[in-house]
Amino acid sequence: MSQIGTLATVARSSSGESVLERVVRVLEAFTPSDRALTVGELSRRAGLPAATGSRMVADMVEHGLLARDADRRVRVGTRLWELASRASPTLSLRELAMPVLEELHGHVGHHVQLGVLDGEQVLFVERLSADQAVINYTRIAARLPLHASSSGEVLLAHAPADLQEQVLAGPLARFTPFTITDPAVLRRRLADIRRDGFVVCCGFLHPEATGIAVPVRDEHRQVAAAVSVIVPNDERARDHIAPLAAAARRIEQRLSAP
Amino acid sequence: MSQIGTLATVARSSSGESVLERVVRVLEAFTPSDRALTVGELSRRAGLPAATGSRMVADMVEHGLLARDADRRVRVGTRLWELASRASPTLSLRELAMPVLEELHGHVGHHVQLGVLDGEQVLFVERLSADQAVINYTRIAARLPLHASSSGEVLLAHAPADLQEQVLAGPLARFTPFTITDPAVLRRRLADIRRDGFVVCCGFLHPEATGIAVPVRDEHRQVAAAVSVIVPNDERARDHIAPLAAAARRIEQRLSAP
DNA sequence: ACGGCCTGCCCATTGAATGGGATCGCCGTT
DNA sequence: AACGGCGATCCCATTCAATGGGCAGGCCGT
Repeated sequence: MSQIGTLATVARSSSGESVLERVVRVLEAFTPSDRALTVGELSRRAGLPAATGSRMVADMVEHGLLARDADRRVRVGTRLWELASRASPTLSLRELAMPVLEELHGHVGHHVQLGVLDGEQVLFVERLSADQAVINYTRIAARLPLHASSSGEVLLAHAPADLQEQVLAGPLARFTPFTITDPAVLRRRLADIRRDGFVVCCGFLHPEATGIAVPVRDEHRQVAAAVSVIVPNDERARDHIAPLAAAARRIEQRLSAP
Repeated sequence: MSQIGTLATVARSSSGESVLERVVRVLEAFTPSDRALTVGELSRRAGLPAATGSRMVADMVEHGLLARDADRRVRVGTRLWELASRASPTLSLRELAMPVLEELHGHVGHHVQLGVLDGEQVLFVERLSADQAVINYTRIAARLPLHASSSGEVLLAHAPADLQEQVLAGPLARFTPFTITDPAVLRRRLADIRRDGFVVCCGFLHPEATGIAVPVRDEHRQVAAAVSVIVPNDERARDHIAPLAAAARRIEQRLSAP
């Protein structure tokens, strides 16, 4: 009697997950260091059966969300970026801010970043880097925690009260000996930021880097983004506050203009 | 006898379309001029029944692909951009090229663009604009036809043979009296580009704008992108070729370096 | 108060998506 | 050359997630 392959009807079909969930998981499987993946590796990372992964990749390639390399490996497609960028309010903010950021960058000669609040993190939408400057630990489309980055603190200071409480309540991860992990201290800093209109974060994320950030307000005076500069610790942070504030004001003008 | 609502079992469920198709159509419904849409309008544009549209929007919002405005209208979410940008090979090219583009931009003082080949069009991944310069008719994430833009001609000249034939065969849309619509002329220009390493397009898209473009090659000497400058017609185009070529070479160095 | 419009929920219905297994092709090793 | 391992795709019976009319509640301008 043939036993193998006849062991009752095994559970087939259905996954208990929406297609969207899986599409997002597939996209999340790619990272800056793993930009090209085989279908197998991709399926593994996304937690999908090989057959399902294969089919999903084929579909996503057909719709331009993924692209196949010459060596059959898979990458994220440019069409996805196009769809995401074309009508994104955040990206149009970026585009408006660009000329100002360029000028600021030419002036200060260090990393210049534009970040927005997304969930419980800062998401950097633009970054003009200075080759010779302090270590690079952010990229475009990278995220940083709100309590340990200058942009993050600025955005948190002007965020809805419930988000502030949530962050203050949750554990505050430590990155260096200087990272602020005491909620009470953070709360005081946030009040200071609202009063002063800027913040200086010395070695919170990386012991040798200082971040300085100011808020950018939209036409309704709501804080929509933060501009920041990353400088080595030995540089006088105070000198950069005025140019930063001036840049923020120029971006605000361009936001209101058209 | 109640007639209404009893007229036999109406066809329900199923659409004959994959979820992905619809997700893409929803995203396509947004344009730079319509960045926020009501659920109703969105459903209409994407060709979806109201109920289905409502549910899809809810799902997509939950996964961060869309975001809801304060006034209940819908926008594209930043998370989508993040997923698209984080691991995109094209975007990392952009990031590498940025410092060079910045410098070039400061030097020439006109629109500077970085475009890649995508399907049968150029897709612009970066654009540094000059406020006072000629009319803006491209944006980031915008597309232009291959035969009528300087970047397009450069990319087409180095594209696979079958794509070249396809474009040469298809109708060549006319935008100005100067647009090249004769396949034979275009074919000759492509050969010239391969020989010269640059192209000048005078008034092909807009009667008063001239585009100048050069190719950027990756580590395998394959053309991966095109850098272009847009100048007013009365400016001497020739003067910009050398700086452009120099910029392209510097980008190529940075592509091969790490 | 009324009509138009937008929105989201309900729920019977069903076809699109599923995943185990078989197949095919490509390596490097025996 | 034959083998074994691996990765990718195909096949197809199975089934549940997605579907879309209908309906009700909310909002606005008239």
